[in-house]
Amino acid sequence: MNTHVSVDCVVFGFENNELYALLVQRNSPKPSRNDLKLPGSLIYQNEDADLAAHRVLSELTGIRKMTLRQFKVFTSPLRTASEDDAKWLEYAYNDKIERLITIAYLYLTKINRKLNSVSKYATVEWMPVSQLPKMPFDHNLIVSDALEEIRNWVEKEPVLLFELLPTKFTASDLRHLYEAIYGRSYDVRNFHKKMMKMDYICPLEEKQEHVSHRAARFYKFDKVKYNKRTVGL
Amino acid sequence: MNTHVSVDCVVFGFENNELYALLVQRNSPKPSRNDLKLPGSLIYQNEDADLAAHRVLSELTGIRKMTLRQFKVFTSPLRTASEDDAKWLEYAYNDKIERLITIAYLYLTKINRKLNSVSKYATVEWMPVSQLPKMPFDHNLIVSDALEEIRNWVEKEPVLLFELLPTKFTASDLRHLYEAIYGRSYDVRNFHKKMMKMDYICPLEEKQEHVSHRAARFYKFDKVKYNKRTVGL
DNA sequence: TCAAAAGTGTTCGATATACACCCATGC
DNA sequence: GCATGGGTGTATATCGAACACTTTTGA
Repeated sequence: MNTHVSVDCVVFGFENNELYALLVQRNSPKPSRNDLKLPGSLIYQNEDADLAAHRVLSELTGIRKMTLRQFKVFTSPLRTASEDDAKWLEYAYNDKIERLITIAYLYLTKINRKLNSVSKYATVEWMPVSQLPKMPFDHNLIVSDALEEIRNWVEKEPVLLFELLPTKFTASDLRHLYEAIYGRSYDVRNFHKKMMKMDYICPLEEKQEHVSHRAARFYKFDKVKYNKRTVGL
Repeated sequence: MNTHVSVDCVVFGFENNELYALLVQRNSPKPSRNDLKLPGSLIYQNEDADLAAHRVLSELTGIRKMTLRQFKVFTSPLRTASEDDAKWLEYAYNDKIERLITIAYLYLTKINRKLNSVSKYATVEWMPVSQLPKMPFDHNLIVSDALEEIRNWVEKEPVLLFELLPTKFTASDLRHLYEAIYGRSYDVRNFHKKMMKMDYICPLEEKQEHVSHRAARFYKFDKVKYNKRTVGL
């Protein structure tokens, strides 16, 4: 059997109190706005899946060192059943692909980090996860599963939250990020207390400017203090 | 490239206050005790990985309905690099397998449930996870990762703990199970309180007999009460 | 002076931890 | 009667949840 293995990467960013996913437009004989999908690639002969996912994202973003998480494999024989998708596979890989399983990866990054200017894709864009288009294969399902996985991941490694926020952020930025990830709201006062217990979040003197309300204090994430914290076990 | 995809199943049981893994002996031209490995199989053409894992375990145990968890994919190009392993693959599948990636599954079951009398394996045996032999491919690594995964799984679905215990069990059985899974010890009194808060654990009138110390009470797991419990969110 | 968001403390219940002694049984 | 493991309660610290008003700023 002619089985192929790919990686697909769900990249989340955070802006306007909302999570965004990074989508690319697949090249195709007749490109259309309906061709947005997750960035991905077949795995090369001598690389493992982690490396393939790194390669895909390095090409896209220029970033070399990044923390990725493999979170699920999608193996349904029907996932390439749609005629459009089968045709596109044949076009893109110039090969008859009977069966394609994919290993899904999760990556969190600042949304305004600049992306590589050249890439193999016609378009690269951030879309709010609440308004994703219908995507090829099972990519919509992959994003849903990623949204569940993100909670497991940040619970183990809260540093990841700060990959999503700008270097300087306010308490309400962080709170809204928690709210987006956990799909619930947090009481402002209780959230402040919770935040103050994370002593790797350092208040700055700097505050917002030109806002039409009381200016919020900025905070920064202190990696050194974070690494020194004793992980509760 | 000729990539093959398999599933490998880590089956844990619990006995003598210790976790055991179910290993099979691979058939080979010259069988030896060193051929113990995880039960597994290539994925068939029209099945997805979940189904393949079910198939492997049904053949082995006769069980039809079971809860499995896909937990990680192993894709290193070097995982089949050992000469022995490469030879065995060729022998077992009668085909040249250049590259083999495997999807690992986790399953928890009672250790004394009787297994299918016929299977494709010469030997099927439970081994304490603390004394596993060196296994082919990366199967030792897969078991280690499974031991981490088990905690994530039972935290979401504590019912799984009772898949590992006999129908009637004592408080200290359950405590030792927690200790084996979490690799720490629990204070006896505090553990009792914790256990009493799980109201789906029901005390029975029955007690141990013929033990040379005070007889322990038996408890049973009540599935109905378990399903009724409101999951804290 | 108004609108809009920032910032701040106390109380309560639930949960986890620490800790020591008597009980039942078989030998 | 003694060795072995079973069974039990209290006190303390920590954590999360509920809850309302004042402050700052630009428009």
